[in-house]
Amino acid sequence: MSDLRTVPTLDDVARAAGVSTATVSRCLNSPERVVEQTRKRVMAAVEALGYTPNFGARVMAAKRTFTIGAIIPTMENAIFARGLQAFQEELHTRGYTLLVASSAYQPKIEEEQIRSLVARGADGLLLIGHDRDPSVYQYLKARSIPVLSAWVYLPESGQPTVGFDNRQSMRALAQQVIDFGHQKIAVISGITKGNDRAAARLAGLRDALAANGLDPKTMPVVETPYEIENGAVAFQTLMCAENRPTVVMCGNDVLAVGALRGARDMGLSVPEDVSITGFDDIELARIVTPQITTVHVPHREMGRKAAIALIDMVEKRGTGDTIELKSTVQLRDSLRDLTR
Amino acid sequence: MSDLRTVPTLDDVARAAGVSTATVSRCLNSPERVVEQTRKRVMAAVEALGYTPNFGARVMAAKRTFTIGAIIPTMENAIFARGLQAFQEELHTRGYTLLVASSAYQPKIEEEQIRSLVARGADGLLLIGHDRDPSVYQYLKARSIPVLSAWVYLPESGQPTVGFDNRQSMRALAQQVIDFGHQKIAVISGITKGNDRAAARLAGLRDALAANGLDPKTMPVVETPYEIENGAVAFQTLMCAENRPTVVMCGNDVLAVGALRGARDMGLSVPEDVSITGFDDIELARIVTPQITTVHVPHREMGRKAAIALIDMVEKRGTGDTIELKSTVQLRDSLRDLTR
DNA sequence: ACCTCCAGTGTAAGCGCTTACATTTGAATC
DNA sequence: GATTCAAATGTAAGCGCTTACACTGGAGGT
Repeated sequence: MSDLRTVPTLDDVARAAGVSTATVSRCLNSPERVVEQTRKRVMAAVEALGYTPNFGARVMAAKRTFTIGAIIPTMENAIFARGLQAFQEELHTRGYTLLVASSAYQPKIEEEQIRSLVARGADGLLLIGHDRDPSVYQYLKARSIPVLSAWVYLPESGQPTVGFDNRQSMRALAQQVIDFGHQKIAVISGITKGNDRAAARLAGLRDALAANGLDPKTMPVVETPYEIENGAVAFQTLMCAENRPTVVMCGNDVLAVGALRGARDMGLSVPEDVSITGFDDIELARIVTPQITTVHVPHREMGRKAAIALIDMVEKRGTGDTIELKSTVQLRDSLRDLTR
Repeated sequence: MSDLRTVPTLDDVARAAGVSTATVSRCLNSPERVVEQTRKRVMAAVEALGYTPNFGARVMAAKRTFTIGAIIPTMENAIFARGLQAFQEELHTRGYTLLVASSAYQPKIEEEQIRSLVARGADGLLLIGHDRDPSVYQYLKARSIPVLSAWVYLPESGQPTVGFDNRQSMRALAQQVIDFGHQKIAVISGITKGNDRAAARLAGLRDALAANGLDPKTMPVVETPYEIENGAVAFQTLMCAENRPTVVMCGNDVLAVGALRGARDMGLSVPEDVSITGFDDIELARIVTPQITTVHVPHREMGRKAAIALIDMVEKRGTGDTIELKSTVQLRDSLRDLTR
């Protein structure tokens, strides 16, 4: 029958085991420094009282929290889920805990979340992308909190990043599309403001056009938040314009799936009437009919490597590497080869 | 030029503003108790120093953290995403922060996460389902941490739950299936052990069969983790048995989408050759072709109500309501009406 | 027998904050 | 001008933990 009114503290355990608080603390944090017999006694008391260390107190007294914070733009679609899961798994095997918050793609909320996680003692932070107010990085630097930007590869930024080159990747896909004989390309992009991934992908698209003697300026572009519904709407907008495109390239798979639905709603068949491409290669891309041509991104590997790199930074084993992952064009049914 | 080597504390702010630490604290926590002029001076100092309260210290000194913890089985698929997003939004408008952890459907990890969140001072906890070791509830009770179980409605459990009746919901869907003339029903269920939602859904299925003079014992069932790939495999297993079912009912939409893919791979068309049903009505169900007949669950509403109920428990020390939400059968193309 | 040394343990000083209680201030009242 | 009293602010005691440092006793060296 334990006391229901109060939570046991280190003191209680110490008293119950007949040792000092220091010994109890050592049993918990560096067991090898306590002789077996004592340790057993202490552990028994811990067990008997159902003691759990108070995290706040621990953070205050020590410095480390073995907590990593991650802030992702959204939990609602699967873009970040897989990578984050891998990130979490790797952290877990290394004894760290992951705290996740989502910013709903809003810089203000993201800053709030950053402060919140830092205040909670996060040893390090994983952020998505790199495009944010410099004051954020200053703030983090002043507190010497290591930050790693993922989902992007920006060696020139001077900050550690783990990811792939969004611009090059999209350019490669666009090159493939052009090689297939497409000249009239329309684009459904994510909101580029405050989202360097979306911006880079759009830039890559323009690169490809320019490199092939096409005028990027004439390319129709709709920017819209990453949501299926928006993809459908944007698609219809683009297809209703004069001079219909032969292919609609989307900033990510979610938009592409939306475009696909837009096509279905308009009674257009893909890829016979119009081709559609995506980006990310989330599960969705292989589930829909037709399956979507997209850029495959090694999400799990990115998550794992991000975890390793960030822990290295936290534990001072490195200043933070910049790691590039390779993406690959994933050809599937939604893209038609017009040359055949 | 600020000192990069040390993080400003309440003391620093107090000194900079020429007041005591108590006044600074009051400015931050109950501004109305400080006269305007002083408050301005303090806030200016806070701004100038870039001060952020140390969360650990705050937790220790006060009791409240305005943090709610949630542990979900997985982040990898969308089942919980929407509800959780709504949960988070509602918390945010009420001044609470959400900390999310995932348990990978493993009770051991879930317990670990619970302890971790409690140690971090979570004022309340949201858990998915209700089926877990009693010691967990004891632990939480001993610390008077309110817990709310969501995604289930269990008035008889004596614990607050916010959700729908999984058993009844599935039974209703099965009734519809039977009314459409299906007699040979096969099932792809989630792992029922340690997952009361999956178990209840399966039970609801059996209820419906029994109520219609069908023998639940002869119903083929495959249990498999909630993943698309598994759905495909399970589907093929079921369809290769003798006495093919006319309908494969799945424990959730993810499995149903997998089954759909399984059918495609086998060259079967849905619903002509075989019908498929899901559960949850996540976005996925409407994206695939054919769209999946499923049970619609008001995820966002559930999330919102869960937030409100949990905060009530935290603030009012009330015992917590049990709230039932209504699910509805959502007929779509993947289910064939054999009577016509 | 004496000294060293060290593994094992205890003592106690904070970590940065909130808040009960004490003190000061100044406007209002007599 | 003296008195009263509420509002504004200050003082200081913890919250539960880690860890530098102090202490103890026994093994090993001389």
